[in-house]
Formats: sequence, structure tokens, C-alpha cells
Amino acid sequence: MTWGEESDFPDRMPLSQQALAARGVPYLDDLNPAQREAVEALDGPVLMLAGAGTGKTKALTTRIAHLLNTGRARPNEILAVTFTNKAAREMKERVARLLGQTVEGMPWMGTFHSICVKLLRRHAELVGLKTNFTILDTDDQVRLLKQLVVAADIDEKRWPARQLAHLIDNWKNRAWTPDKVPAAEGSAFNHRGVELYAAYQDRLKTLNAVDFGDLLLHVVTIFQTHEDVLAQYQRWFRFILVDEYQDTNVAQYLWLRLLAQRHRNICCVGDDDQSIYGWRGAEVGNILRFEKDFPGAKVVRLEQNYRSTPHILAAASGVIAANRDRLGKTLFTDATEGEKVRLIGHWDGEEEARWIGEEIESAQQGTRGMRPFALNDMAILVRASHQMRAFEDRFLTIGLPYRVIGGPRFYERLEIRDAMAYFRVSVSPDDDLAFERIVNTPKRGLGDKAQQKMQRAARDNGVSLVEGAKILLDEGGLTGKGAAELKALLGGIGRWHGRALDARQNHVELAQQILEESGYTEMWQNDKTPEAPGRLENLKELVKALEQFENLQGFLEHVALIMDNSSEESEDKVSIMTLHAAKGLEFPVVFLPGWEDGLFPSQRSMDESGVKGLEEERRLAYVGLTRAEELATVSFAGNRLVFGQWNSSLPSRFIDELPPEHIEVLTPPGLYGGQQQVESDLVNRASRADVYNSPGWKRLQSRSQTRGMAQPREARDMVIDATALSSFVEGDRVFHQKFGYGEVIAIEGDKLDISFDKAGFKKVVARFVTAAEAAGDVPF
DNA sequence: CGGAACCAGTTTTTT
DNA sequence: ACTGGTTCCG
Repeated sequence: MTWGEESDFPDRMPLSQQALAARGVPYLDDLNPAQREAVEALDGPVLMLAGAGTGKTKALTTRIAHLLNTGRARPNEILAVTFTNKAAREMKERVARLLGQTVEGMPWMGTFHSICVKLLRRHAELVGLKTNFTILDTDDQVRLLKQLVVAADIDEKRWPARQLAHLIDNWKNRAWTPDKVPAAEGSAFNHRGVELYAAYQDRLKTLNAVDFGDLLLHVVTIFQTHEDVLAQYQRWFRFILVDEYQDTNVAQYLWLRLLAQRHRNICCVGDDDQSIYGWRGAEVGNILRFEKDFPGAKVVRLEQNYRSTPHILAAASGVIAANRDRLGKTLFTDATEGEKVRLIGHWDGEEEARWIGEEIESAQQGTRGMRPFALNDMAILVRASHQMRAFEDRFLTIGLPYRVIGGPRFYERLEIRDAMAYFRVSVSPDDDLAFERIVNTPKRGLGDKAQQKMQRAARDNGVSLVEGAKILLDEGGLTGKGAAELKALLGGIGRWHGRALDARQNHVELAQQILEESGYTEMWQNDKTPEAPGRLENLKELVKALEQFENLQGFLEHVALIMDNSSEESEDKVSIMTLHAAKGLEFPVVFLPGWEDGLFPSQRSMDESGVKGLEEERRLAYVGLTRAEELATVSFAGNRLVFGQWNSSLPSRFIDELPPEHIEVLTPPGLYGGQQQVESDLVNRASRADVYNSPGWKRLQSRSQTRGMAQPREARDMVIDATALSSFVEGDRVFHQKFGYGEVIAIEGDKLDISFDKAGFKKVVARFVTAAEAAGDVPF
């Protein structure tokens, strides 16, 4: 039998069975029975349903180690797929640790996309590409589509290219090539979606480029149309492992199914309760019907949780139990001690941020009998990124160190993308998209007009833009400053290209010089906006990153797929991130703010996807709660500034679903005096009344009566007050803390239509306003 | 070409 | 409220 790919892995033979027996398999003793079952069931299809914090990665990596150790597979016969580079890295590290050596010999361990790149480079010609195709990112993709939309004479205003990009992405996620898009989608994008999709694919082929979706789609196409190629890989990959199976989309699903058909040794690990990427094409259905796809599949449930306290686990289970379509798991833990999940309501988002800031500071000190926590141990998980601002503002004012996880990635930054475009044209001058990007950056007097001329020259002569530009210059189609600058740029590109091909050339130095000779560095040096220094810093970092690669080509090839910027920070900081970004992470202390209907669950999600959307939101709540190891705090605010609009909202319906016996209801600050301003007192009462009047809260009150929880007494008084307060008549002058003064126009039940002097017309819950006279006493 | 003025679109995100 | 994009004018 041949080894194939021989150079790809170290010369290490798997241990023989005897050697193994002699040595024992200590790693197996570390597993609980379920994990062990999942590890040892090497043959046939296995579905590992791994609840949050149940040692999924451990089981997965041990399984790989076991496959190797028992000699069932050679390192290069195992296909192990993840979604993110981070997960792939972790898998590699942990397998290496288990085996006590590096696993460079596992060429097929990586993300779906990186593995597809590898496959596609080998078989590019089967889909009309050259093996050195470029990978476009979203930005390039949109720019290209924009050109096509304009060329098709469609109003780009009404039909934005970005929308088309999403549409095409969705189609690709479902493995639909242009000819396979169902007729029902025909009306998409002004009835021209499919036509533009086809044009886009043509254009990509001409450019010898692919987008992210193509990586999978092309490989699936190759597998479907070239049996021999498929057969070769089916034979090769004796064992297939898939992480986060619940996140696979149709294309990935097909890809896996095709590859697994022969040996049927496929082990999918996932948790249907943590499927939170439906909106970008993930199909929970894939995991739900695994047993149908692979008859005789062994289903192993990992249900013992090693992460959270019993209360946190019970709260999370209580919430997720409300979902219908589940495979069903019951998490349990051996842990006995622990705090209940805390719940608290606030007047508005600002107060919520203030309170959480204080809680973080006191958790740092160690209070209420809990140990002190480092800031690194604490995280705030929000539903939508706009919620982060309130926390950032607050933490900046009190000087609490924080880090925002997610957000713009290093390689997505403007200056990095520009620099990369320079590198790209240097490596391949026929990279039109890259050339377009840098031709007038820095400004060279080559505006729209000049660029159009270049485009035309290129098209007329059937050559690349760079060549077209040369022709244009030769023909004297450009004059003056622009001509001179273009000539200089083209000269530069020629020089850089020559040097990029020269193996003796130090590529780091070259990169540095490209940026200088092109005037790009200078452009930022002369820029006096506050961001400029940071951008120069980033450019330096980019050049430094080059050191780890052999040459520019190598760098460009890798970078397209490595879009994560996990710069390891060592400082002690609180993390702020979205719930999505938090998947797979864990923190001793977790804050879950913004549990309000409309925000979480998100209104849009429910509008667009109905019950399905709601269930996905609920899974998000489950993910959030299960991130917490020791202390979880859910909070909500009665009022929130969203997109410049004050919205009042009710506590999330998920709050109703929290099992009361595992919840501790906290008293909001300011309830017993301590108000700085008299004027806000009435309003605060009103807000509190609203908070306490919500169905969720009331239920909690009644449930928590057995426990001597602080406070219902005063809260009940508030409710009475509120009722009294809501008796307005049309024409009343009223005051609202955020909207200011206004006049009641109409009344529908407890909702008032009010025309505010400053804020304009608003519908407001009666409890949120006070009679103008009362509040008017206080000067503002 | 650059700056000012105007206007629309604002969940979640990887590769 | 804020951003990013486009348009319009000097």
C-alpha cells in the first residue's frame, strides 16, 4: 500500500496493537463512559451529540489519537473538519498533546474552506480554473458584482450589489450553481438574480478567481461530475470527523456525504441545541436526520457537564426545553455547590451598564462569599453589537479595562486590504481587482474617466487591466499628470513583479519597498486624521507577519483563509462580545444583558423566520447561559436607545422560561432611595412599575415568595401607583424622561399617542410618562 | 480633486 | 445617533 502524500507527515509508523497493549492507553482512562463509547466506536457512522461543556473536543481529539494509536488509520487518511481556524488549531494542539508529538502529518485536518482550497488547487482545471486561482473576499466580491449590476443597467440604488452578494452566497450555500437555481427564485433581484449570478461566475472564471462559497461549490461539482476523482478521495479518507456538525450548510453536507459514502466511517459531533447559524445557511436538519442519512448510525450522547454549576445548568435546560425540534439531551453535573442565576431589571440601558460595571468591580474584589475573579474571567455577552456601546462608554468613564471580541478583523482593515492589493498586483499583475483597488490609491490623478479608458483598452484588446493601461499609454490616450503617474505605477508593478519572482529576493524587504515606492506609506504619513498612526502601525505589523512565510505568494495564499486575528493578549480585561462570538468559549462570570422582547429574541429574527427564528434565538439564550461556569447574571432594561430612538420594551419571554427555583431575583439599585435627582423619582417609579408589571416579573414574584427575597413589598406599591398614574386624558401635558415634554393626542388602553415638543410623535406606554405639572416642578 | 452636504440603512459572522 | 456612501459644488 502506498503512503501517498509521503512528504506531508513525519516518518512515524502507528503503534502496533501489541505495542499499544504493552503501553496501555492512558488517555482512555480519562474519559467518562459516554466519551469512551464515542471514542472507541471507530467503525461506521457515529453521531456524537455533545451538550455544552461535556468534553466534546476531548472526545473528538482522543478519537483521532485512538485511530492513530491503534493503527486504524494513517495520519493522512483522516479527514477532520472544523469551521474556524481557531478550532482547527486547537484540535491539532490537543491531538499533538495526546500523542506527545506534533501532528504536521495530518494534512487533512483543517477548516472546510482550507481543505477545499487544497482539493481545488489539485483539480482546478476540471472547473475551468488554473491552479493558482485567487480567492476573493467579500469586499472584492461586492465590487465585482457592482460592476456587473451597473453593466446590466440596473439601478444600483434600488438593487444594491451587497444584496446580490448575499443572494448568491445563499444559493451557493445550498449548492446551487446558476443552472440549478430553482425557478421559484426567478424573481429575485428584480428578476435578474440568476442571470447576474451566471454572469458573475463567468467573470470569476475569466479572472481565475473564486469566492468563499465557490471553494465548496466547485469541489462538490467536481465530485458530482468526475466519479474517478471522487472515488479516489472516497478511498483515501478512511475516517472522517466533523466538528460543529449542526452548523453545516447544504453544500458542506453534500460534500461530506459524497466523501463518506465508501467507508462510512464518519463521526459527526455537534449539538442541535447550539445551532445558531441558521441565518447564514446552516441546516439544523443535517444533524436531525443523521440517522436517516446513515442507517445504523451509532448515536452517543455526551450529557455530563463539567463546566457549570447545577443552577446554571438547570436554568439553561429550562429555557431550551421550550424548543420543539430537538434530539433531546439532559445535561447533568456532579457539582453540587453554586450560585443561582441572577436576574435583575433596570430602568434603561445606561443604568444596566453602570450596574454591571459595579458588579464587575466588586467581583474583582470578591464579595458575597465568592472568590475574587480576574477581569479575564468575566464576559458580557450581548445579542447585537450595538449593545456594546453602552458598556464601552461606561467602562471608559470608570476606567475598567475591557476588550471587544469580534469586530473588524485585521485583514479587513482598509490599509491592510490596500497593501495586500499591492502585493497581489506585484505577484500577479493580471489581478484586475487588485489593480483597480490601488490604481488611484494614493491619488494619482487617475479618476473614473481614466479608469474607464483603461477598462475599455483592456476589454478591446482582450488583456488584463495592467496590459490595457500600457496600451492606453502607448496610444497616447492619457495626458498630463495622470499619464506620468500611471507610467510610474506600471513601471513599479513591472519591477516588483520581477523581484517577486526572484527566489533570492527577500520578500519582507520587497513588501516594505513596494509600500514605499508606491507612495502608499507616505500617503498615511501625510494623513493627519487621528487614525493614521494606527494604520501605519498595522502596516508594520503586516510586514512583520510576512516573515513567517517563504515568499509573497505563500503569504497571499494563506491569508485569504486566515481571517481571524487572535492576537493573544495577556492583560487582564473584561471581554465584551456577541452571543455568537461566545460559542465555544467559557467564563467563570457571565453577564447577559438586554433580555428584552424585540432585542432578544430579536424582532427581526421572529418576523423573518417565525417559530424557527424564535427557536434559534432560544438556542442563543442557551448558548449564553451555558458559557458561565460559576455565576451568570441575566438583565433587562425598560428603555433602550436603539438607532437613535428610545424604545421601551418588556422583559424577554425567555425570562419567563427560566425555572424560578434556580433564579435569584435581585433588587435594582435606586429602589430604596439613593436617587440623585428628585425629578427622576416619579419617572423611576413609573419605569419600575412597568418592569414589575411585566408578566415575566410577576410570575417571578409569585414564585420567589417561598424564598425570603428582598423587595416585593415596595414593588407592589409601585404597581398601584402606576395604575393611578396612567389616567391621562387627551390634551394632557406630560413629561417623559427621555422624550421631554409633550401633549397626549390619543389613548388606546395603556398606550398613549403623544406629540413631543422636541422628539416628535411617539407611542408610549402610559406608565412611562408623568403629568407635566409634577415633573415640571423640577428645573431641567 | 477635495470638502461639504445629504441620505439610507442599520442582527448575528466564517471562510 | 452614527456611519458610510454618494452627490454636488468650488
